[in-house]
Amino acid sequence: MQTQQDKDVTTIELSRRLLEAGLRPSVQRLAVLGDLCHHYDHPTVDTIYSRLQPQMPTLSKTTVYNTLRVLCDAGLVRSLNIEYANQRFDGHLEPHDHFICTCCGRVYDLPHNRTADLPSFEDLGLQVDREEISYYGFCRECRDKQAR
Amino acid sequence: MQTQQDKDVTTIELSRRLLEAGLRPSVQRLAVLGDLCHHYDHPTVDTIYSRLQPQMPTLSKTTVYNTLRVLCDAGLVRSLNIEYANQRFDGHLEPHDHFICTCCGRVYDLPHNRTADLPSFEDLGLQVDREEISYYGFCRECRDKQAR
DNA sequence: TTTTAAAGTTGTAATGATTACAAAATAGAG
DNA sequence: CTCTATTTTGTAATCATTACAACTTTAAAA
Repeated sequence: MQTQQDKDVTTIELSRRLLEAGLRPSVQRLAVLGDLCHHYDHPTVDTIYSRLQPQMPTLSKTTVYNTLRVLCDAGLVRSLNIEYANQRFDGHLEPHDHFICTCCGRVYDLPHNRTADLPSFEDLGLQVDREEISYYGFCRECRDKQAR
Repeated sequence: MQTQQDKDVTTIELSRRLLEAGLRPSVQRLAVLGDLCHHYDHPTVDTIYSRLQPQMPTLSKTTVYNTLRVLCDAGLVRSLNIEYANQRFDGHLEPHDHFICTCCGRVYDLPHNRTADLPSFEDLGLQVDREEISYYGFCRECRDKQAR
């Protein structure tokens, strides 16, 4: 999942993406979107805020919330629903699945696997826009820790 | 998904399930577990509380929270992570997937579809216990409403 | 370049879900 | 019946999120 492009994405490129989505590339939006593109840890609002705040002392947490909503609505970012955790965000849009460690809460990216034999949604009157696949279990670190 | 057994499950049977899980079959636990077995609406804590409270005037919302945690831990119930919504619960344990209407928030059950070509989790050091597949889109009612 | 209006940001206060905690009630073991 | 562990209850605290109104910035018009 982790592509060289995403990690090395420039401000120019981020700016282009925002403009293309009809959003003014403000310093704050560039910072939040940049943070999500440069990290692969599916951060919470708090994590993003904590990472950005030192460089932007006037940044408000409300802005982080607002910006994330705007970015989600624009499709530049997606939000994840993870059991027993607050909302998390992902700035990497190539289709991929997630593995969530139920022990430490870390989220790992996995290559996307389409489901076999999709149910006939149309028969049920359901229009599917998006499929989300998540796996839950223990990551290596947590297994090792438990073994001791 | 909706099986006759689940809908018609008796108190005796619920009691048996609780005991088997090592839990005392208290009135409250029977009520919460029963509510989840008798409904297919993936209710929130509030919904469960509102349905039970009239018949059990002394019921506390804290008890509903506590009981749901206990039931989840015991594997008698599962909790769902649904975007832009608070925690929801499902008392039907046969493997199945979910369709979430992004318009009205309703949750529909779908037959379970295993993913094709599972990634080699072992290579990644990940021990998978559970797979969760959710589809997001518009349900028929919301599509009809929008069409007008 | 100045003016102006819209867009964006900020901080504070409110909300709402969830949890902590301690007291009261209950149930099973002896 | 008594005792002790378990369960329930209500209140208060916490934590994430949203509402809102004031302030700032931006871009475009004059």
